[in-house]
Amino acid sequence: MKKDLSTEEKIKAAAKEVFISKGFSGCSTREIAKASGMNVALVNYYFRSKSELFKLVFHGAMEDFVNSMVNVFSSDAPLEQKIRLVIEAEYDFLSTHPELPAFIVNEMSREEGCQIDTTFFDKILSTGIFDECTKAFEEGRMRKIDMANLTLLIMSNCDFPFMSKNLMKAVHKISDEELNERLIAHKEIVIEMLITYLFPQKTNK
Amino acid sequence: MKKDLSTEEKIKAAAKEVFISKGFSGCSTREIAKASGMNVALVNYYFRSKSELFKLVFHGAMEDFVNSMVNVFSSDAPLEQKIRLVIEAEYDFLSTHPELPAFIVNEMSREEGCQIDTTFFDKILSTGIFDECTKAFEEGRMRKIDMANLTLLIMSNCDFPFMSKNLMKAVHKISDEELNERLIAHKEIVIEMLITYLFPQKTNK
DNA sequence: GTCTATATCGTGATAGAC
DNA sequence: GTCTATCACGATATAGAC
Repeated sequence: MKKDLSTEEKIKAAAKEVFISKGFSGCSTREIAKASGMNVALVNYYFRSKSELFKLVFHGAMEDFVNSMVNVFSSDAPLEQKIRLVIEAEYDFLSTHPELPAFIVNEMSREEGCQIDTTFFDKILSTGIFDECTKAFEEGRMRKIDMANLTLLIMSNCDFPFMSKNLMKAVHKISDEELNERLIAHKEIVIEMLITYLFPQKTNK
Repeated sequence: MKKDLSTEEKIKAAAKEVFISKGFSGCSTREIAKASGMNVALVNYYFRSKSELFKLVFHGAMEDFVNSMVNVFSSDAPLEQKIRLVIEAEYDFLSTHPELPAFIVNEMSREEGCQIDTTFFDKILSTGIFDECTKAFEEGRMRKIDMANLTLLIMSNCDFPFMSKNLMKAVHKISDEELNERLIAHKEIVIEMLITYLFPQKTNK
C-alpha cells in the first residue's frame, strides 16, 4: 500500500520521519535520501534544498498539530465539554504522534529556522473559542483567565508528558510499557484537574 | 570580574551558553571557540573532543536542574508547603534559566547522546519526598496519585511554559514583555490548581 | 599553553551522462 | 527522472612550531 508512492512522495514521507525525530540540524540530506531509498540528487531535484524540504515538513507538522485542536473547538459542544474533548483529542493524537510537540517547540526556537507562518494559529482563533471563553467569564460560568494562560494550561499538560518520555523513564526507572500506562492515567488526571480549576462551581467526579 | 577566568573556564562557560541555546548538533566546535575568544585547538586541548565537552556541560545542567528541586524537598516544611515551594522555586529558577528544560528534554531524546547518569535523579529520591507522599495518601491528607504522574504534573506546569515561549508568542501574537507577565501570573495559577487538585479537602483561596 | 597549518572526513548542492 | 561523480566548504581533530 505504501510501496507504490511516487518518488517525490517517498522522499517527503522519509523526510517527515527523519526531521521530526532528529530535527533539522540533527540529520543530513543523505540520511533522508537513504531512508527513502533514493539518493541526494533526487532530493534536491524535487525539493531544491534541505531547507525547502524542511519548510514543507514543518508546515505539515504545524497543520496536523493545530488541526487536532481546531476540530474540537469547531464542534458545537458546550464549553466545558470542549475543554474535556480537546484534552482527550490531544492525548489520542499524541499517542500516535508523540514526537510532534518536541519537534515544533524546538524548531520554533531555532533562530535560523521558521520565520513562522502565523496563519496556522489563526485557525484556532477563528473557531471563536476565545470569544466563547470570554462570554463564559462574564456569565460566571468559568473562572476568569487570560487566554495565553489557558493555552499554557492545556498545552503544558497535554504536550509535555509526551515530550519528556525519556526524562521520565530515567527519573522513575520505568519501562516504555509502564510509562504508557502512566500516560493513559494522566489523561484522566489532567481532565479532572483542569475542569475543576476552570469550572470551580461544578462538583466534579 | 568575568575577565580573568582561566582559558579552560572561559571555554567551558562559552560552551555552556552555546550548547544550551543551540543543542549539541546545532553548533560547532568552532562556534564555541569563537564565543570564548579562543580557537579550536584549545578547545580540544582542554576537553579532548566536542562530545567530551558536551558531557561536562550536560551533566552540569542536569545538576542545576535537579538541585533546584532537591533543595526544596530536603527542607522540613510540611508536604503541601513543599509542593507550593517547589513550584515557586522552579519558576524563579527558570526565569533566569529559561532554556534549560528544553535543552535537557531534547538532548535526552537524542539517540547518540546522553546514556544518562541516573545518579542525578537519585538525589530526588533520596530526599524522601516520595515516601512522604505515600504516607500522606495513607493518612488521607493527599489525593492518591502515582509518583510518575505527580512528577509529570509538576514538571509539565513548570517547565513547558518556559520551553514554549516562541510558540506562545506566535500563537497569541504577544511581545516578550507581555509573555513574561503571563508567566508571572501563571505561577500563581499553577500553584492554586495543583494544590487544589492534590489536597482536595482544604479550602484553597 | 597557545598558536598556525593541515589531515581527514561529511556536508549541501550540482553537473552531466543516461 | 534517475543516476554517478564531483565540487566547494565546513566540520572535528591533531601535529608541530613557538
